[in-house]
Amino acid sequence: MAVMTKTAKKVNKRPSMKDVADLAGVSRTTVSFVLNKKPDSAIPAETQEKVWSAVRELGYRPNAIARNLRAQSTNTIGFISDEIATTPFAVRILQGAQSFAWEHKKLLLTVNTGGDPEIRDAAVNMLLERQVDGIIYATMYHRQVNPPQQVHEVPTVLLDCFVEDRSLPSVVPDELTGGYQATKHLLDQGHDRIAFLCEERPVPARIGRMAGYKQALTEYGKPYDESIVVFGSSTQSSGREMAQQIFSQPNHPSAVFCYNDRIAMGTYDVLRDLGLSIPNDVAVIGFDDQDLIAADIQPGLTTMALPHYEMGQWAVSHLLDLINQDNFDVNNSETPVQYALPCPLIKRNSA
Amino acid sequence: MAVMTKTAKKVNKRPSMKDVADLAGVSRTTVSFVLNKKPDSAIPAETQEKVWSAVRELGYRPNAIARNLRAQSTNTIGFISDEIATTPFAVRILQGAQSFAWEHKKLLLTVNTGGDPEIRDAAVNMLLERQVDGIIYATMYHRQVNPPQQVHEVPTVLLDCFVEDRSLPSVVPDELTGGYQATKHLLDQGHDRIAFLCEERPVPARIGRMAGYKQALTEYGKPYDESIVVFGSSTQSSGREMAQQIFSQPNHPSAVFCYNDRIAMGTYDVLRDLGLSIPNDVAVIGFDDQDLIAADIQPGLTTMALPHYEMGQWAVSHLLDLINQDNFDVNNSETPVQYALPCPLIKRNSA
DNA sequence: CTAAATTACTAACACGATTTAGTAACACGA
DNA sequence: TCGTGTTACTAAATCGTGTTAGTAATTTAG
Repeated sequence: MAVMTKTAKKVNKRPSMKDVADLAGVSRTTVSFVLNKKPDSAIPAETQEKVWSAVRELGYRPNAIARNLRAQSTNTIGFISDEIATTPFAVRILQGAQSFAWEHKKLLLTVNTGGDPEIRDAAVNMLLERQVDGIIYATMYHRQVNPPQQVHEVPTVLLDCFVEDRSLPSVVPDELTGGYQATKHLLDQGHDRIAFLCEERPVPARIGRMAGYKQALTEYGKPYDESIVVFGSSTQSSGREMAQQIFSQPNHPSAVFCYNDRIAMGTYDVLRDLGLSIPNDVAVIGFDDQDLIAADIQPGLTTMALPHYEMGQWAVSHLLDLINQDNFDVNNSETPVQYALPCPLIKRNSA
Repeated sequence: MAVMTKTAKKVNKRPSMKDVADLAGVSRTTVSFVLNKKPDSAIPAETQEKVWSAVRELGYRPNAIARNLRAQSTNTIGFISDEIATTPFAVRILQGAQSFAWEHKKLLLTVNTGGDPEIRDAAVNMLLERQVDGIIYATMYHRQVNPPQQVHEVPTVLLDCFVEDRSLPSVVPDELTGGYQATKHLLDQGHDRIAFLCEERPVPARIGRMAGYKQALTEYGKPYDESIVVFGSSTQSSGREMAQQIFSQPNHPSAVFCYNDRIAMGTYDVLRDLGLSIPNDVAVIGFDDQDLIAADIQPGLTTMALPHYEMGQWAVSHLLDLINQDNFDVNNSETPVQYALPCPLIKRNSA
């Protein structure tokens, strides 16, 4: 019986370094030195070749798990995202993070919480158990978050979100400058009165874009006119309602800044129904540069792009910096960097 | 000097099982038994409590890397995706895969190849080095793929794609039935002549949907009329051109099946310009149930949904099955299952 | 009262790498 | 000839678990 168990040992096991060493007729240590090209180990070319040919013959592939255990680092980054809504933004964020991570030979271990705090906490624990080198905590729209306390155990970067006490580094879109530039773009074209179809909830994006709108107006000596600022939700149908309110008046403004591209779409519908041409009768500028909308509608929508890809890249880049300055300290007293990435103007034909 | 290095040992290391054992005054083995609730180990409640309180005091968290090394399994699934285009579909696929994996305590190690074959091959290698239990190979639109040979080393499932020789299990949308049901839906409403605005490249989706279109026509005894089938690319602007061709004629059909929702959007534009109402003058049906389009345009677009979320779920589910039937064998001769998931009809107001 | 069974543990190996410390063999200079 | 340095390696410890085999102490059965 005992013999049985011995012989019943799995046959097709993947080869280990030991197998390579045996085949090459050297020690495991030597194999390790050769594979890792240890600089001061002085292994003659002949021996190296023996090792490499054994590697090839066996189809040997190093076991990263064993290596990670020994090295006490996994080259893995935990990526936690909410993703309450299915936004195309998510893909850009992930792509940015992925591509940067890949270039630095890191992989992403991803979890969606679906907005569930229980999953969120469990996810952080799971990632820590798996010894991730760091964590990216991402949201799909700009907002405040409350990640579990444990994230402080490893370097962590917030992506498209922030914590109230600023105790974690964060990267978000520069909504204020975005709102400012959108408005300025319209003002520069000589528009005097610029309507603003705005999100009604006081989310960070709305606060920033509104502040930018006001700042531009002030800079150009124009008044903030409440009668041409309307609030609603960020949907196409709400956009239709808001646009209706503004543009069914005889004395309507000649330009409109839409809080986002979906509202802009609704605005397009209304303007078309009213027989107003874009941009001749009314100039329209959006926000988000939303895929499948902005570039495809007629005329192409001029809009401010959200730097999702870039935020993904920045987050991983900054995280790797934190990981590398291995004096990572829980009690570091400096305020972590809070970065706001610019939203570039995408000029198309609507303004 | 030697003393220095000894004392300079990292202080804030995470506690290991050894630390818990020391604090609780028991052996490491006992701790392991308690934590894993070994059924036949007979540890009295008192001792268990000692262990648990030591765990709490130290904030001990098991090291999954060590565990995985020992267990020879990582509870990790590699998820490789192309993602040439930024489609919202990607999110649904990932969500489906993630949620199912999470429910089964698996995590996803994700890589985007961006369509680069070099990255694709490197990614597979990297995942195999990390000892993933299995691989999901996903594309963001239905097509044929050529993954590297190495994927055969672990259980692998293809998602939204397939290989020519059917040597890997695969899940894709049932395009044929989708095209059939879309057409049938229009026929059932009494439409006699149904235009088809179709993708021009012979991709699997086009082949399937076209076959379904023809099948429905045949079933209802209607001829396939080449004059009302137009080909173009799958964009809104191409949709406009195709729709123009069909609906600027005086004797135009009363219904149109659009290959996808973007083409349907272009069709909406044309019908509006021609003063034709949807669905009274022309019934429109799309395909894809694309977020931010289908539900938002006016009137809401009736369309066939692509089962992205479900494909994600199915892929992981099937992969776990393959992993669990541990008689996984490279030389298994049965043809792996090729599954086609139905595309449900989403009834809105355009048809 | 003794043998067997049960209880409550622990020592030690294994997983597959990396790395430190060391050794044997040889060359070279003084 | 001795000591030193270099070359070409290797033994053994280590990372943090899971698990098998075993043992000492106590309880139970006969």
